Amino acid sequence: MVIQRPKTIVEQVTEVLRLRIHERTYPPGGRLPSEKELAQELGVSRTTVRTVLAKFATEGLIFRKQGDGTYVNEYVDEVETHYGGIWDFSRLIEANGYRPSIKTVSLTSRAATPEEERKLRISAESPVIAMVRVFYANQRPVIYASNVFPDTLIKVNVAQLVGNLPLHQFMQTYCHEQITYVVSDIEAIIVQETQLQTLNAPVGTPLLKLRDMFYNKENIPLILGMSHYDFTVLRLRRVQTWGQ
Amino acid sequence: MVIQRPKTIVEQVTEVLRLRIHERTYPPGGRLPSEKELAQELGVSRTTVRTVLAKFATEGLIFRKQGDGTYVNEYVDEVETHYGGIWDFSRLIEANGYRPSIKTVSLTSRAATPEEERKLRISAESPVIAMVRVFYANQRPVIYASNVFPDTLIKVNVAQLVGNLPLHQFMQTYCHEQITYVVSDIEAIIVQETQLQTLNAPVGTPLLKLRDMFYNKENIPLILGMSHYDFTVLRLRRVQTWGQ
DNA sequence: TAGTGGTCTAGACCACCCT
DNA sequence: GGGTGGTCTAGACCACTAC
Repeated sequence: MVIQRPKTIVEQVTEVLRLRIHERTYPPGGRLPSEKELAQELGVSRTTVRTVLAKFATEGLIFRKQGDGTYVNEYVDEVETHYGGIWDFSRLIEANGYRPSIKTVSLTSRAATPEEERKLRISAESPVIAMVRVFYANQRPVIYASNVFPDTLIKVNVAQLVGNLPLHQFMQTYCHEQITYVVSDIEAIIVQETQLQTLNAPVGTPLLKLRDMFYNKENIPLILGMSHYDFTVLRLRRVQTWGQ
Repeated sequence: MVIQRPKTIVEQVTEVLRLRIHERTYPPGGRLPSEKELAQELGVSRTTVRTVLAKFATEGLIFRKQGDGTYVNEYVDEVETHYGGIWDFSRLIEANGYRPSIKTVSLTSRAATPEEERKLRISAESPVIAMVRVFYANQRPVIYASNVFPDTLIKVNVAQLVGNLPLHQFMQTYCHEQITYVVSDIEAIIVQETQLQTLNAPVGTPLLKLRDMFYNKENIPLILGMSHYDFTVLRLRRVQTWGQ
């Protein structure tokens, strides 16, 4: 049971304009109609239009020139790779131009390790659900992902759990929890013999390693995540804007 | 000659509130005054206050609960590590709790390589300035950074260039250019013998590698960057918020 | 029910770019 | 001078939470 909210005006405008940019109605390097025109055409206030455009600007999707106009980034395709964030792996794989698929390696209940107890702020030896999955890009394994979360969050029968959902959807469906923010530490590792199987990468290959903490709106730690990431196939890209 | 603009109201409110959070006037986990109260106290509109709070919320600095209030993130210290972004290395080192220093290894003019020509969109064999620097955290080398940019950008005598400025300040001072966004690809490498000296890391150690493209407001590529990053000392952390 | 944050509007004024 | 984006305001109405 996923809660449905009616879409806000800002969300609707976001969708419309993102589509127009994506489908070249406003071509790369081209100019958008003025904020005033967009507001009139869509029947919303200029402020609402500006909210959406500001978001696009921080994504690097558009450029705004005072006294001139708003332009689509010439290199939209480059920038769009960044969509969905690095923790929604399916969307990331899609954004890189591949067809994503997920294989659930294991999904079991076990006692928490001391580190897990501390980071998830749960009591000693509480049961946790441990989920290990491998993400494929066009059949090729590219991400190994391990996620651990407190058993108490689960609102359904454990046997019903299926690992082929994106994490935020997984949490919504089975735990009625909404992931609102994620803190990720990025590291590098070298493939050891013991990990040989996971990504079909030869021993000695460097991989990216992400350590994630997922929180809900109340700042409660939901999930502890760890993943290995083959950057030779997927780009781990970060777009940052300066000033505002 | 750095252009000075008067600070906007939003910028001033941002400074005031960030300071109050940082200095525990509003303690971690504590509640901020309501938006209305803040607006009245600071003599600005509620909209302005909301602009600032929205920015803090995306940084994970605060939490906003509808019908309840706005709370400082209990783990502010964790989140503040993220400040300044991964491309302002001095600020990053500071945010990790170390004293930053910079050593300029070389700063020379030379012909561009084919890759540099393509990425910087300059004509064949145009001269470029190549700057190699090492960043230290409390005397310990932690980042090796190489930056290349077209010779034509430089507005001063090349002999005057000094490499101990943060990149955006460097570009402002010597090129009168403003970096507005950066696209970084994150990869992993293994220290080879030829790189042995740079970060005092033994051969075989995994390091993070960042490939950056810096752009100005007009979407002109300014700088091509490449850096090696010792994540055992500095955390490369990413905070991401979902929805809005 | 009172107070909070969430959404949206209409409009003022400014800085800037173009011609 | 006319049009564009940048900044800021005052206020309406809604959704939600705590009491």
